[in-house]
Amino acid sequence: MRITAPRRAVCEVLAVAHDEHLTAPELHRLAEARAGRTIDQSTIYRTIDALQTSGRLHHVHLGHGPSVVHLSDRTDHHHLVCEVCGRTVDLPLDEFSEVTDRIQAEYGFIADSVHYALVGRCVEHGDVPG
Amino acid sequence: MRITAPRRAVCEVLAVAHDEHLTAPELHRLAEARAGRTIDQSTIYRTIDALQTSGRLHHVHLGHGPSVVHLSDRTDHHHLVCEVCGRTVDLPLDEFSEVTDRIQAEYGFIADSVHYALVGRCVEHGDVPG
DNA sequence: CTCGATGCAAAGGTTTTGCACCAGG
DNA sequence: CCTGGTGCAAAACCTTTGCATCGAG
Repeated sequence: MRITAPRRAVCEVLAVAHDEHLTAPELHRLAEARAGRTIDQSTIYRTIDALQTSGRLHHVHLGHGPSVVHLSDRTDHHHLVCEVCGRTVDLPLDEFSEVTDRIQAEYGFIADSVHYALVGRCVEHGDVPG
Repeated sequence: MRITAPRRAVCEVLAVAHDEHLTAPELHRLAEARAGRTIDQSTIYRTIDALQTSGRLHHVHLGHGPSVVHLSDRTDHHHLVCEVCGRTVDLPLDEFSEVTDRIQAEYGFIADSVHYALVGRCVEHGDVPG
């Protein structure tokens, strides 16, 4: 895998923002800002793809909007995303394993619960109808 | 709510395919076939919206692709969707309520687990890596 | 007749792709 | 060098919207 300016910028952004879950367009903007030059969007998507293929990056579907990515060393949690404010709460794996284990036993279905967020409403927006 | 040809076709398709979870483009094609005429895509989306507002229809996010809709009398289940073959398995509500209840108790987060599918791999594709 | 629904066209936002050129190893 | 990465442009895809027209009630 060749080291190029766009890729370096993408990786630096990912390293710095390791707590954030970034969408591809966000990553695009930040990478351009860090590189001090324009980077084509297709390069961003191809870089994300390459990093995912080599296992360094994961993407998570948060429900509505576009998917987000984060480095693979931070996949030890589930995501709860509030559909009202968009805030994401991380959730330890074992909160979920009980159900996913049972679902696997009963249905043979292996839930990829790290890859897909649990959507709902957070404490502040729980009383909002609809 | 006025009864028009496009709306009648959409409702008939939904009634006939009550077991299926249809995407908007699928619903569009089927409604046109049933009506024997063209229907604009915007009419499909506006009809879906109207049916949802009046509570007759629900939509579910299946992870990757576009969201799917089904009649509201069939919302008493969760969805497990296989990311390999795309097949959807229905799951009784109580298989999940245990976790969602605990998550609500501990985090105050009300999971909208009916609205969003649990993605993973079904029995036939459980051994596929990646 | 009146207001709501429709068709048409266009745009929005995310993601993918074809192709020629450039540069990292 | 030579392969793979890049930029550019365009398109695919799903969805939304503005506006004039049509038709259900």
